[in-house]
Amino acid sequence: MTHRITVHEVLIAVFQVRTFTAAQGPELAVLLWQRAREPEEGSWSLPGGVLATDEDLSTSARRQLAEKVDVRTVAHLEQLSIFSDPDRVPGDRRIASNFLGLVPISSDPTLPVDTAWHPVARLPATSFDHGTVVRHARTRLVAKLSYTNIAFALAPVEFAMSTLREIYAAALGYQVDATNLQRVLARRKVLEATGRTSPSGKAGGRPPALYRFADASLRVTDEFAALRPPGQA
Amino acid sequence: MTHRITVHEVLIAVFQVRTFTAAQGPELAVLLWQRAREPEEGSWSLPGGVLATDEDLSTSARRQLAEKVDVRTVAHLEQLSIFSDPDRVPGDRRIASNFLGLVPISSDPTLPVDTAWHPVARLPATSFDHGTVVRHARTRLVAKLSYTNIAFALAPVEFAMSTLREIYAAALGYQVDATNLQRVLARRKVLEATGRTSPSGKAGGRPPALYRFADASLRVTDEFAALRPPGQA
DNA sequence: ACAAAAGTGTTCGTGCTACACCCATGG
DNA sequence: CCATGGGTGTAGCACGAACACTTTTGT
Repeated sequence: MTHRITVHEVLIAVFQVRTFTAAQGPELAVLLWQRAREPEEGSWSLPGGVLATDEDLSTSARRQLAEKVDVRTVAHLEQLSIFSDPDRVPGDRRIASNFLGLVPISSDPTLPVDTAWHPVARLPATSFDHGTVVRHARTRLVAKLSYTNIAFALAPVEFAMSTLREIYAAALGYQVDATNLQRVLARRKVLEATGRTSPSGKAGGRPPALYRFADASLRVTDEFAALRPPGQA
Repeated sequence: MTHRITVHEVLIAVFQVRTFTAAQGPELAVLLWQRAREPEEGSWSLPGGVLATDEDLSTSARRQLAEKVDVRTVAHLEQLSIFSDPDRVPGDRRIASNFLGLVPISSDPTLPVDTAWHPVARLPATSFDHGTVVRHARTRLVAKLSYTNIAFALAPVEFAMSTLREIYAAALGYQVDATNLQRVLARRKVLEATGRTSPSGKAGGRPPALYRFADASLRVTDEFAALRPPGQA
């Protein structure tokens, strides 16, 4: 155990809201690729790989991700925690920096043959600790949906509130009310009305107004739950 | 630049609420040591050092910290972000995992001669990017004070609300109302009354009731600011 | 006209702040 | 008995959840 090598790797949990079964409606999905060789042949892994000498973590994440998906479709990428257990993988010691990546519902990038989207609620057998990493990333995403504008990276450029409601419901894992969603996001100035409407669907119904996100980068919108600075009641 | 070595280091921002000038009252302080040799001789650095082969990050943080302060006084230690810019320090590439450590106001550990507490509001010249690291850790601490019980690691075992108020005010950087502080923390079941009181001070006054924190480890107390799961209004 | 989908309004509860007022002690 | 500090009560506001009601479209 003495002259063991330590390498630093990056693992990216890329999420997108996708429809798998028409009955169930859209679900949160994660991008995985299937290992063709040992170790853990056949199991599903997160995109990622070893950090190069002269790149920082997010540069590396983008480079590794490019092998599996067109990175231009990744609307948001941020570093989460680190998995540093010396025995988390066999062989050389690998310290993993875990990233969260988000792809808007409107894009459908072409994938390599070994790569596919999987619903996070029904993960296949995953490699090493990657299942834990995915669940952790999902937990962080759910939390951030409640106090940031992070949904901008899951939504199309313009959208009806009913679409946004479906996106939130899929990502959170429970139903949300489109009315209240609209009001919460409007109050925080996360959402803007475009002033335009979309044609109504085949079953009729009032044509929905179109909205867009005010910002295209992460913003904390509810900084202090309690103990605010004086005068900011 | 090709055969450059990459090492992984740990940096710990240890905070404590301390009184420097009687006029100003208690302030948030950070533990720093002064470099005796190049590079950056004379500047002040965070405790830390290179990760060993068979330890995980928090084990390493504890080990590095032991060189500067009695680790038994560190009531809370957690990993924050990572600083991975290839050129953040000269020489070998160093990836830094940034930790937050907290020491209760009631302990006053003995320190090596090169080590001292500095008010975060008046930092001396710091080494490399350590000033940025300190400010980042402070920002995280402030945020966590508003939605977790993290103050347990800054407070004594038992305390009057006025003491806790001073601790929060010092850590947050602005005044808080002891009455409301008590109510917010009580509602969240963060605080418990001991049922006992402390003798009143030299100027008289009603003797304060003593409280303690219900938990001695980090707990999130305000998970969803908005978009709660249905039925949890 | 009617169904379907979107949008508006209203009620209710809760959490937080601010501040006035009451209580217990030492000198 | 009064200054000092601690504790309690209360009013007001802002936010969010739930849900009924109205509006706008297609058939």
